[in-house]
Amino acid sequence: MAGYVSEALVRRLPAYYRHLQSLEAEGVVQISSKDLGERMQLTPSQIRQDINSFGGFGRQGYGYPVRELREHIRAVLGLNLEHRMVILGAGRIGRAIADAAVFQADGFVTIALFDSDPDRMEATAQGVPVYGTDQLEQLLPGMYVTVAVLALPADAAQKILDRLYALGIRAFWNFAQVDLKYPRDAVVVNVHLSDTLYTLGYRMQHPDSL
Amino acid sequence: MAGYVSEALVRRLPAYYRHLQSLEAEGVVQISSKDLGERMQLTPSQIRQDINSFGGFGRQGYGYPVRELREHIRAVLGLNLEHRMVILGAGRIGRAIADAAVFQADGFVTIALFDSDPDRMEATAQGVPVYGTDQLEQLLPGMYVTVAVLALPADAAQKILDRLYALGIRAFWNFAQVDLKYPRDAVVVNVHLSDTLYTLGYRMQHPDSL
DNA sequence: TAGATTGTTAATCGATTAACAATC
DNA sequence: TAGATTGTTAATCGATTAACAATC
Repeated sequence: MAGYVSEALVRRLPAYYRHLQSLEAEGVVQISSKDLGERMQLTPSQIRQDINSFGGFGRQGYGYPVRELREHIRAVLGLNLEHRMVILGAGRIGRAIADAAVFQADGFVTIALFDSDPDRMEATAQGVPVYGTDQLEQLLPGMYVTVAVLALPADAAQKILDRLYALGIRAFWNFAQVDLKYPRDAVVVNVHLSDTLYTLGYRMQHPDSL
Repeated sequence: MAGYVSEALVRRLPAYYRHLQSLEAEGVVQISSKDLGERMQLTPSQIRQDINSFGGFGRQGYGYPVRELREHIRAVLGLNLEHRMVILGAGRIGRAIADAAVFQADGFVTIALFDSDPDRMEATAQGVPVYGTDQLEQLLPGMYVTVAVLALPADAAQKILDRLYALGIRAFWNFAQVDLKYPRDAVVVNVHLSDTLYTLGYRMQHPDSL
C-alpha cells in the first residue's frame, strides 16, 4: 500500500533520517539498498519495502538519491514546521532541553519553562525565562505553543498534563517515569529513562538476546 | 516455550515492572489479566501469554500475586545486582544522571565522571568526582565498573566506546545521537532523544496513527 | 458447587525476508 | 547491450488475539 507508513516503519523513520543526514554530510549523493542496509543493520529487502512506501524514489540499477530522500523524510516527520514548546519543570533536564541547540535545529524551540519552586525562577543559561506554574493559565494562551515537555516528578505529571490539555496543548514529550492518561486526540511520546536502563540490565545478563 | 522471553516481551518488561511497583505501593496484592491489561493498555490475552512465559505465577480463578511477580521481573531485569557506572561527559546530562536517586535505587551507582574539558572538573552536586578523560586508562581498572554512560558529543562517542571496550567495559548506556559500532559481546542501549522528538513530530501530523 | 480466571492451543494478523521480473 | 538494482509478489516468520478446557 503506497503512501501507508506502517507502525514499524514509523519507529525506524528517525534512524533513516539520521543516517541519510550523515551520508549527505559525507558527500554521498546516491545509495543502494544494499549499502544503506549494511550501514543501518537492516536487510536490503526491508530498506526497499520501507522506501517504496514513500513512492518512487529509487532508480533501478542506481539506488536512491540521498538528499531527496532525506528531505522527504524530514517533511514526513514534520521537521520543516516550527514547533513552539514550553517545558514543565526547570530542573537540570528541563534546562538542558531548553538550551539544547540540536532540538532547535529540528524546529523545536523552547519559549519558556514553568516551575512551582520559587528558587528555580532564574532564566536558563541561554536566557529562556522561567515562570511560576501558577501563572500557566495566564501566560500560556499568549505563547502560541503546541508542544509541552513534562520534565517534572512522576506524581505531578498527570495533573499538569490535564491542565495543559485544558489550555489546548495536544502534544506532550514526557520525561516523567509514569504512563499518563490522555484523550484520544492528544499525542504523548515517552522518554522513560529508567526503562532503557532496565533493558540494559536485562541485556547484560542475556548478551546473546539480540 | 516457557522460560523463553521474546524480544517483544523484553521491550514490555520495564512497563510490567513499573506498573507492578505502583500496584504494590497502592496495596494491591493480586491482579487479574483483565485488570492489569486495562491498566497497561494490553489485552488480557497478551498479559497471560507474557506472564506465562515466566512459569506458573497465576492461580486460576484469582489472578496473579503482585509482589511475587514484581520481584521475579526485578530479578529477570538484573536489578538486584549492583551495577557500578562511570559517566563519560560531565555536562548537564552526565551530572543529572550521576546524582539521580532513581537510578541508584535500581542498583545503578555512579562511581565517577570523566570529561576532557578542564573547566568541568568540579564534583557533582551529590559529590561524585570528575576526572580528566586522559586518566581513563589509569583510573578505570581500580573502579570495578561494569557500565559506561556515554553523555558526550556524537563525534566523540565512538572513540571513547572503543577505549572503554579495550578496558573491559561491555555495557553502554548511550545518550549520544549516533549509532555506534561494537563487538558482539558488548551491549549498547541507546537513548536517542532527537529520535523520540521526531516521532512526536510525526504523530502530531498523524494523530490517528496509534 | 458455581464463578472466575488461568494456561494453552489454534487462528489471525502484521512485519520481515526471499525471489525474481522489470528497467534504468 | 550487460550489469546492477529497484519494485513488487509470494513465502516465511513472529507476535497478537481468540477461544475454551482445566482448575482454583
